[in-house]
Amino acid sequence: MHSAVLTVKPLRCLAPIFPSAPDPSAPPSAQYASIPPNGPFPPGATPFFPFFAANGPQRPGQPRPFTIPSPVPLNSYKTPGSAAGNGNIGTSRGASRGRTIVDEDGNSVSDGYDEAGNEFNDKTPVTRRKVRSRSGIPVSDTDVAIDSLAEDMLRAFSVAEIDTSRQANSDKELVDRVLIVFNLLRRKITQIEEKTAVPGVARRPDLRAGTLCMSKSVRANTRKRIGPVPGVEIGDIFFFRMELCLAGVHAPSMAGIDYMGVKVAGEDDSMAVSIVSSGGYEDEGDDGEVLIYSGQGGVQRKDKQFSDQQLVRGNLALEKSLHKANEVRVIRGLKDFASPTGKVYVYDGLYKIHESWVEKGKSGCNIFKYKFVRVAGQAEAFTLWKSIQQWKDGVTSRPGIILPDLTSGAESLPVCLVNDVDDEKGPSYFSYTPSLKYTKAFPSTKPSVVNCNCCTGGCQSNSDCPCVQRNGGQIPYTSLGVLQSHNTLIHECASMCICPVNCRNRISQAGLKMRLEVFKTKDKGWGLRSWDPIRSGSFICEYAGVLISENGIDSEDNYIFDATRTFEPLEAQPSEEPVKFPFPLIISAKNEGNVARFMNHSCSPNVYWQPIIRENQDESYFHVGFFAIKHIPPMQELTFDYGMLLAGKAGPRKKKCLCGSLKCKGVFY
DNA sequence: GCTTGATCACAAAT
DNA sequence: CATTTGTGATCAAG
Repeated sequence: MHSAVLTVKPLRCLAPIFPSAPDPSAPPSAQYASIPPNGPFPPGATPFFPFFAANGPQRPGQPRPFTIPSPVPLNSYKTPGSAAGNGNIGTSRGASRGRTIVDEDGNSVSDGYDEAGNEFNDKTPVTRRKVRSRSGIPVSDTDVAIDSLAEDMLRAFSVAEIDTSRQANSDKELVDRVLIVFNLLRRKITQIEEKTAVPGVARRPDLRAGTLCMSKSVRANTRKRIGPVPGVEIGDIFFFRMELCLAGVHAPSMAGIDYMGVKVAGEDDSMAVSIVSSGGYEDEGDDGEVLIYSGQGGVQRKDKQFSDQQLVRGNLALEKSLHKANEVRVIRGLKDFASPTGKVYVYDGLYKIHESWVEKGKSGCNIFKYKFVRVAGQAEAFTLWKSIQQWKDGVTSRPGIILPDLTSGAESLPVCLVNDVDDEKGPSYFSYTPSLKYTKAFPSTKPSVVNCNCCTGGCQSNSDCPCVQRNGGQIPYTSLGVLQSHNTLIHECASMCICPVNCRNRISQAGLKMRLEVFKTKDKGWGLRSWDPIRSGSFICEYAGVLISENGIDSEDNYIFDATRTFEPLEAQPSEEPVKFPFPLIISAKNEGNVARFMNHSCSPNVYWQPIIRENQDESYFHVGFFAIKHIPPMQELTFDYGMLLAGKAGPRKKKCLCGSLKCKGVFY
């Protein structure tokens, strides 16, 4: 396939290039004390955050060790007013020229990079965003902040490196990257808009982030095509229509039918390329292999009156595709049980239209119906969802199940143990503990902070709550438990806070939110995966276990989490800061641990970790929280990067890495 | 308390 | 540049 050629060249320069390569033989420096500017850290790394000074504004005082043009930290905007001017970085900040966020003409913008490909050029039309109609929100600090944010993120992403052919025919790396940018932008916009929320006015950060990505050419597979989309696999999940649009799976941002105009013998003709089945049109009876899809139209905009559907546009294209018998991509929109109103879109592969007919709808008007039948021999997707639902409901039991709940009730949800590969009966013995244990040998740190006694109903952003203030005035999570942006350190509420356990600022303390299973992998021993779909940024679990010192590392211990290792900046993360722990934390989960001990290493992981601190007046505890890097479909193994052990440091024995990634380093510890 | 419906602000392709 | 396509957040009502 043509994309295979493109895949060969790993494009990625997500972090600024090092002026001179870091010297791996440099003597290992003391952790968390002082890091030489050219120390053994990945490009863009900043020194460890001095956790004892955690209360004040963090960013401004920090040294910036590299002089290369670097992206502004994501969370560097502090107040909307100063946002536009937070750049001592670079001289051509868009905001200062008043560049608009939304352009009228996407094409002119998509060419808005210079040949060298490192900066946006100035051809972009300059107009302030139109006054937000009727909402009563003036063109505000919010807009300025978002504007500036977008610039920063897009620059950090080196979007300009992507040439047009790669844009037209993409690959997994680009698709992933585009979606990650979209989601980071979207979450960040949500956070910014939270500050100016007007009751009763629905905000659409998804649309706003989508428009930004579209206009800045942060998108993949722009060439419309029949059949598979490179970089998008069957079973991949999406949480917004905009994501389908940006990935090139389904172009219309709203309409359910995407089609192509084609010329046949000089005649205009059309054919359908993809549909989104959202259940919005009365019925869709299906058994997983067949889908009955209703045509579009027949509903009046304003008065919601029904009328007969017409055989035009999408409906016509479907009719033509029935006769052409071409493959049509099907995306199934399902209810997302993790979110009260949300939806998940599952890419269910290729179908063909076998029949069409007209039915009378409830209103008595004609509705077109199309029978879609799944092309045989494709990987399981929607049917897997159905099976999982049955396992959950107890209708059928999970094949290969060894134990229904290996936590023995220690978690809020059961975690089953499964082996459908061989006859090993389970991992070696350990005792299950849901959280990290501190002992006298590793006392808490002494932050002397003020606990909240204000938030009996749970803490709120933009309040004077001291716990929220420690996070820069905003709760670091969304209401769904999704991390809003990459943080240096998450300050959670702790035992002395008055807020309840379900406080939004206690996400890592609320227990598992998704059904996980520990399963036997083909060649990597036991692993961890989820029955539920996972939104990018979601909290998954913490790393439980027992704190140990560096001297206490047993080379036979394969269940070590070591925050003192170095970690590469995340794939496709625009943050200049790789995850760093402000504390020399090493955990062993050999004898005691939770589900996290089963997470295998990968050089292109789908999970990453963030330090979390739970602070009380006179004690505070660090924890390690695991979050999804991208959306993770059900049953896809959860993996994180174990990090690089510095030369001369004690650690477990080196092992051959089997992650199979293009960027595989070959070994891990 | 939890689901359902009404309302509203919006984007892309054509 | 207007039309065609629902979506997704929010809040009130059931």
